[in-house]
Amino acid sequence: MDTIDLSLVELLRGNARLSYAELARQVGLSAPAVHERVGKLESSGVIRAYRAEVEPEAIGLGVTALIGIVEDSGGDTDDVLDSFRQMPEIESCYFMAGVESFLLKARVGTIAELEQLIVRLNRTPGVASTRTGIALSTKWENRPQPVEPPTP
Amino acid sequence: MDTIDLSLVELLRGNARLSYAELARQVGLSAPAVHERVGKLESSGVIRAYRAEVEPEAIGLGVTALIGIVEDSGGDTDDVLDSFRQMPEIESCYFMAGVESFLLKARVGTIAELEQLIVRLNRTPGVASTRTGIALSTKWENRPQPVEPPTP
DNA sequence: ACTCTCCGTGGACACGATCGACCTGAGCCT
DNA sequence: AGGCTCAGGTCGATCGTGTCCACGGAGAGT
Repeated sequence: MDTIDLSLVELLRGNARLSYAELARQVGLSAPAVHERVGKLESSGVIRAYRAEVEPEAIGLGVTALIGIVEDSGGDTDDVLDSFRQMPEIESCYFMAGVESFLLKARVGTIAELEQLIVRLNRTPGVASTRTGIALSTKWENRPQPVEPPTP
Repeated sequence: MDTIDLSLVELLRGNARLSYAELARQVGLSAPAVHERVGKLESSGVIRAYRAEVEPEAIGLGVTALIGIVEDSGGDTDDVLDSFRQMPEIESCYFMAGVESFLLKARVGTIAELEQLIVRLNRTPGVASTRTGIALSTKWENRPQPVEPPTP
């Protein structure tokens, strides 16, 4: 993980569809060298996936909610997590410090669907209570921040 | 925005680096046709970007925080937003219903940096108070959910 | 029926991906 | 020092892909 790897990661975070040839030009290496480096970044887990970022409204997911979850004292955290994983509406799941063990980001099409989701969450074994906040608009999301090279 | 467009979006959400040729095979069109469709999806804003999803720890961003912001009654929301936009640590920004006008997701390297960020946020004109929750771990993030074709 | 437009196909050609062979420098053993 | 080994690079060749262009068919409007 040197400076060049960091540049590659940065470039791909900005535009995942850059060709190897273009990446090679940007970092001053040959295309095969870049190919190998990127391959290693992928298989070592530094690069987890390449995703197209889509306007949620365009695919019928106009409602965004952030939901805090308080766990039952008796519940098993892993079981709760598995239940959450089954619900495709839950796009992100953070395990938090504080009273609320989890914070979920969910996207659904309508408020009615959100209601159903919340009901399902409250019924989930291990969940004591939920607290839902509705996002009126997403100003931005997953903006890649510039990574500075490691201080030597 | 028909079924084929939807499939393309779905495929690219799963893997943004698929070649046009591969996409063409998957949806049963020719490569140029796919090329044109994807181009239109991009320029119409349905596809906003292609990003590599990176393990945050690997690029020195081990601390994730979710920060609720209460606005000053006198403040101008757009100015506050502009201030937030200047802070690269803030990866996502949602405008929320409720007492807290914004919910921010921030990533920094260390708790010390988080402290500095919170201080800066509290000093920002228009910000009345902040409430920070620390994510101990990210179970998953930005999982693409399957899109169902529009019910006819 | 004619024509316009939209959306697709097929062909052509330059460019990119990717493989194998070879090169180079660092570190280490003798 | 000399030479081994290995990691990680370049170069060249081959084949697949991106992308431009000319052409064709379906459907709507006149």
